[in-house]
Amino acid sequence: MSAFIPSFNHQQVEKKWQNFWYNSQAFQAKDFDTLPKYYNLVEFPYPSGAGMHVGHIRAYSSLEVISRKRRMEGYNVLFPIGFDAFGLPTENYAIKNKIHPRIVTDNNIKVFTEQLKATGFSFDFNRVVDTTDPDYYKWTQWIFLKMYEKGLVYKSTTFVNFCPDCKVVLSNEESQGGQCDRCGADVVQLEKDVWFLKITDYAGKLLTGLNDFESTSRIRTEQENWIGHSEGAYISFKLSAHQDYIKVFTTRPDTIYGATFMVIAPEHPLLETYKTEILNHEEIHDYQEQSKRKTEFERIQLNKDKTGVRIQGIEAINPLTNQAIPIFISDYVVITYGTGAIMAVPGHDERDYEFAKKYQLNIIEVIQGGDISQAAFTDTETGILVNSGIINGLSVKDAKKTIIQYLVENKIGSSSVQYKMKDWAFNRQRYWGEPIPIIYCDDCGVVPVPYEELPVTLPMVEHFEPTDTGESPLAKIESFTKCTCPKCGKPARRETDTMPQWAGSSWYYLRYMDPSNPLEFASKDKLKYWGQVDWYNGGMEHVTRHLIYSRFWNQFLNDQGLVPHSEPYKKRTAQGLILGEDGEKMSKSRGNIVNPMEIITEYGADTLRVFILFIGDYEMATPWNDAGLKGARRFLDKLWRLQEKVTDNNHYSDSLESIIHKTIKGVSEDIEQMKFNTAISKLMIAVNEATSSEIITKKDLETLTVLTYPFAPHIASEIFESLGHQESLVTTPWPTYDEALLVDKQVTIVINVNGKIRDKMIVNLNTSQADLEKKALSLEKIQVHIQGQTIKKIIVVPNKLVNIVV
RNA sequence: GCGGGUAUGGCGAAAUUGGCAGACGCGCUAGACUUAGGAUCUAGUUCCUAGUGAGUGCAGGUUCAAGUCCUGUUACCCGCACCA
Repeated sequence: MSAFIPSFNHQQVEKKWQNFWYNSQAFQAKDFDTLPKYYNLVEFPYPSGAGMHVGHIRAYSSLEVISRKRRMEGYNVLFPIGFDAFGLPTENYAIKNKIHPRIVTDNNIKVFTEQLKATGFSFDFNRVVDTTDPDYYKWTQWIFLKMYEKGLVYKSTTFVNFCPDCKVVLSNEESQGGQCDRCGADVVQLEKDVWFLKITDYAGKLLTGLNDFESTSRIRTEQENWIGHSEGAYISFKLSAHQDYIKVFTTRPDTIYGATFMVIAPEHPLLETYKTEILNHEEIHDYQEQSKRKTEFERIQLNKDKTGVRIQGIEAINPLTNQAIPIFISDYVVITYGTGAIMAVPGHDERDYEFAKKYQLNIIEVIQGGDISQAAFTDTETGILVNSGIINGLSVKDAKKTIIQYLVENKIGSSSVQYKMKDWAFNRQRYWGEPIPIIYCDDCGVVPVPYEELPVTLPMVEHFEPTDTGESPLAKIESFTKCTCPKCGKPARRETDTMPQWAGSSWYYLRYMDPSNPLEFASKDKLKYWGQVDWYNGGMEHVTRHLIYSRFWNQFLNDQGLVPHSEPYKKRTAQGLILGEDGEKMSKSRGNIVNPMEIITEYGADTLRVFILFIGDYEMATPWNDAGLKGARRFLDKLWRLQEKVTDNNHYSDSLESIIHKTIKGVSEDIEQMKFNTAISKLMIAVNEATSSEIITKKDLETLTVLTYPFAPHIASEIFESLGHQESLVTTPWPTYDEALLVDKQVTIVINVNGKIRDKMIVNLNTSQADLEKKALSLEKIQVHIQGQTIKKIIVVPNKLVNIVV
C-alpha cells in the first residue's frame, strides 16, 4: 500500500493541535482526582520585554517531556506556569519609555503566554499566577505578617549591601562576590534602616532538611556551603581592668593556650563602650572610617595584606593562661559572623599567623607536629596538645571536649554552632514591588496592617522613578502614605518600601494548588491533595537564592501548621546553560542571542524542542549550533514519511519487533534519567531502521509515534490521527515492552589475541564456552596471530568475547 | 585557599557490571535523481608514515582486557571565599 502523503507542514499542523489542546483544556489538572497526582514544577519566568529565550525552552522541556509521559502513565499531572513579574527590569523599562509598569507587565505576559503556547508546552494555563496581581500579593503580604507576628521580621539600622546603580538594598544572596546580581555593579556598604527576615533561625533546619530532598551533589553542596554550618565554642575573655568580657566564637577551643592576642571587628561595640579609656582613639577611628569605605570587592582583593591597629589602654586576660594579651581591631574579623571578635592563635591559624608576623606578636606552639617558625600548623588529625595545661597530651578531638567541659564548669564558655548565612534584607526603595504592610503611628510605633485590610495595593501613579534621597517613590504619594493607626485610630503613615523580587516566588508553588482562592493562600484540602512538588527543575543560579528562600518560607508555614510538609520539593534538578554559537554566554552585548520564535516559524516548534533536548547532556552547558536544527527536522520528516508505506496491520513486523521493544525500554528509562539526548538518538535509530525496512505496520508506526510524542507532540498527534485514531494522544497509554524480545537471537563475539581485537564472529546466543573457544581458534585471521606461539590462557566471556593469550 | 564538575574525531556528543571506543546528529567526500539543489536517496568519514601501527588531557600502576578501577599531575568551568 502506498498513499500520497503531503510533506509535513509544521505551521498548519502545530496551530491545529495547539488550538485543540488549549481549547479543550487537555492539560487541566484536576483537584481531588482519584488518579495518583504528580506535580511537576518549573521556575516561572520573569516576563521581560525580550520575550522567550532558548534557555527557557531548555529549562521547561525536561518536565514538559516528563509531564506528557506521566499523563500517559495514568497520573493526574499538575504542570503549572505563571509569572514572577515584580522587579527592576520592568520598572526601568517603564521609566525609560514612560509607560506604567502595570501596562508593560500585562503586555509582556501576553506575549510570553503566546510564545509558550506556540512552543506547545502542556502547561495548565487555567492556573496561571501573576505575582503582581493584588489577589496574589495579598497573600505574599499575609505570609509576611504571619512572620512578623511570630517574631521573624525585624527592622534594624545596619550596614547593608547597596547597589549604587539600581539604587536598592541587596540581600547577601543577591550580592555574591561583591557584585549586584542584576547589573554587576560593585556593591557598597551603606548604613540603612532595613527590614530583615530572620532566615538564620531556620539555618539548622534548612541544612538538615537537605536530607529529605533529592538533588544532585552540586545542588546540595552549594546550599550547604551557603548555609555554612560550623561547630565550636563561645569563650569569654575578661578585660584586665573591668568586670566585663569579650565573647569570641572559635572552632578550635583546644588551642586556647596558644591564644596570644585578640582581634575584634572595626564595628565592635566595645570600642564605643570604652571610648574614653582607649588612648589611641583617633587612630582607631581613622581605621574604622577606612574599612567602612571599602567595598566587598576591595576587602577580597586586598586580603593578602592584613591591616589592623592595636588598642592602647585595654587588655584582655586569657582565661586558661591568665596572661594579659593585647587586643587589635582589624577588618579581617567581620562583625556579621560569630561575635565579631576572635581569640587569635597564630601558631595554628594561617590568618592569625600572618597578622602576628606582621605585628611581631608572640607565637606559641600548642599542637605538636609542624614547624611554627615556618608556618601555622593546622592539621587536626595527627597533632598532640603541648604547652596546654589541663589538656596536654590529648588529641585535638579529645582536647576540644575536655576544654569545653572546663569552660562550662567555670562559666566562661559553652559549645556553639554558627552559620555563615545572614538574615535576609527584605525591602527595596522602589515602586514595582509588594508594599510592605506596616503602619507607623506616633503613639503606637510600628503597627502591622490588620489581616482583613489586605492587600495593601500599589497605587496607580504617574511618577514611579526612584528618588535621589533613597526614599521609595511611594513616599511622595500622600494618598498612599496617609492612613489611620489600626490600634488607636489616630493619623498614621504607611511604610513606603516594597518587598524584594524574591518575595513572590517564595511561595508560588503553593498558590498553583489553589490559584484563585479568595479566602486562603490555598485551601488545606488542596494543599494536602497535591502535597509536595514531586519534581522541580530550574537554574543553578537560583540554588543559593530562590531555592533557599522558598524552602525557608515553606518550613515556616509548616511550623505554623499551614502547609503539610516541611520541605516543599521532593526532588530538584537543574539544566545546563545554552551558550551562544561562539561558546560564550548568550548576551545582547555579544550579539549571540538565538531567537526561538524565528526558529519556530522556520522549522517548527517540534524541531526546536527535539533539537534543544538532543543538543547535549541536559545538565551541562553546551553551545548552540544552527546547523544542527536540520538534523532534528530530518528526523521528524523521516518519521512523517513512514506514513507512505505503512500497512494496515496491528502487529509489529518481524523485522522491527525487537528494535521497537528495545526502543520502548531505552526511551522510557532515558527520559526518567533526563538523558533526553540519548532517548532521541534511540528514536532516530528506530526510525532509520523502519525507513530502510521493506514493510512497516500500523502498529510499528503507532508505537514510534507515541514514543516521539513527549518530544514532538504536534507531529506525533497528527500522525496518530491519520492512522485512524479519534482520541488524542494526551492520555493514550505509554507503550510497554517484553523483556524476552529485548535479546537478540544471535550475538557478535569479538576475538582478541593478547587483548587486541583480531576478528569477530556471529554465533547463536548462549553458545557454550567450549564451542566458542574451538570456533575462535579455527578462524584464519586468528591462526595468523597465534602461529608458532604457545597458548598460555584463553578467557571466554559468554555472548561477549574470547581472548587468547600467547 | 576550600568545595563541586569537566577533559573522548573537524564540531555537538555516546559508551550497564572493566569486555568491539567514537552510537546518534552536524559537517565533509563521492555518487544517484534533477532545469536546479542549501530538497531527497546511496556509500564513505578517529588519525597517520597504511602497519602484526597509534589512539579517550598528561605520567605511572592493577588486569587476559582500562574512556571506565588505583596513584600522581595539568588545564578549564562553576560555586564560596579573611567565616575564626
